Amino acid sequence: MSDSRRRDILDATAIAIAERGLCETRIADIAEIIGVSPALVLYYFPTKAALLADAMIHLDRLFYESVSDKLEQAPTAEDKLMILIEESCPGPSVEGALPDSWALWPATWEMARHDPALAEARTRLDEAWRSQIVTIVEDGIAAGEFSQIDAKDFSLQLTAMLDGLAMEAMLGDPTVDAARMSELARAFSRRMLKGPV
Amino acid sequence: MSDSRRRDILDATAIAIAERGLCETRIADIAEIIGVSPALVLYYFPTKAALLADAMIHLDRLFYESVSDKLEQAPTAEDKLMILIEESCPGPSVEGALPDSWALWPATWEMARHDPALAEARTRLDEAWRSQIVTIVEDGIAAGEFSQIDAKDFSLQLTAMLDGLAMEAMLGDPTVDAARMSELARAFSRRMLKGPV
DNA sequence: CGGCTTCCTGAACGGCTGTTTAGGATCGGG
DNA sequence: CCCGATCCTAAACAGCCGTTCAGGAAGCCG
Repeated sequence: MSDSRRRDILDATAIAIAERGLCETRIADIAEIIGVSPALVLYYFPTKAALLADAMIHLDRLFYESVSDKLEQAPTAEDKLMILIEESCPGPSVEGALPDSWALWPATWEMARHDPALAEARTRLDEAWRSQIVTIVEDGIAAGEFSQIDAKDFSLQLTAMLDGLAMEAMLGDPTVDAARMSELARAFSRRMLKGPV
Repeated sequence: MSDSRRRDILDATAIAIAERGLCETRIADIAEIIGVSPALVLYYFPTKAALLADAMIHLDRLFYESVSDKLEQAPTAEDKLMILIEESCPGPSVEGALPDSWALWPATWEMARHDPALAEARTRLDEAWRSQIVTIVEDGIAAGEFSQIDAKDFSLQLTAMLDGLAMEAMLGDPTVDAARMSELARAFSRRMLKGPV
């Protein structure tokens, strides 16, 4: 079982879902993206549903790791938070490249409603994500950068807001693009972290 | 074209999607819920995709109208806002009954990515929803209940946060149930509306 | 070299499901 | 009563697509 080929398939699946949509993605589409036969896809994954679920988690993990790396290089808690927000905003979508992980979120949520394994994997990643925020905020409080708020509450509020804003930006809501999304999330953070307790 | 039968089908479609998921919902499932033949469903709707899209908008509109009614009966802006938040939290899901509109949101978002008409309908409803919030907040500011914040920004932040929290609650995230969701949204609103500008 | 494993494919299978069609029932109005 | 419109169904159609299977190429190891 070549591990790189396996990753190829996961990448291709993410691309296919992003471009064609969850329901319209066929195994043949995935195979075509990397130029192999449909049978090979089922050689690496037991079933289509399992592949789809794995691909979503795969893309999420890539995103999580990429952002985690960037966070380490930021000096202050505030810098880290700004990077985290900026990275959460959707960039321009490029045909054939790995999509923003946003593009797969509705599909992930929809599938997770009936796939307990996927739901649990998603929850685990989400918790890791939020705990990053908690750490940043608590460090910021300790350093005197932020006021003493409940970091856990804030992390839940911020991630929820980012999710919601990203959906609107993704769907082309004329009042919410990536810039506005970033602005709103930053304004929220400022208000929560800088104001009087 | 009996209008009530049409509504029956839309209701049944919403139920089917909520229970079986977007991709797994077949026309036969929808027909079975109301005890008619699959052919009849296609007598009222030109195609399956059109039916699915209509059903999502249908449920959204029901939700919007139901909440709008309840809002009218609340005296103060703060009361209205609390009702709006409370109604946004998912209730216990009942087999066979109309689902919370949350249950269809991931499906709606997923479909809207490739269905411009659905995307536009969704945006329109979302704007109506947010403009309700803007009105409430501006009334509250005028009445001296709230501090003078940007109502439009707040409406975007609050709806996004509610969307995001609802997703986590819906997926059974152990740290976010309906009660916690309500608490977090209320805490956010209090902080934004009651603090110093 | 010979055989085993790994990676891969073409082709067939099998079932499912959206959609169409032809026609039956029911009912209201002329 | 008769006719048309409305509402509805059974059955067939048509094509698709996930999955399986039998086997081939390519490399590796003894």
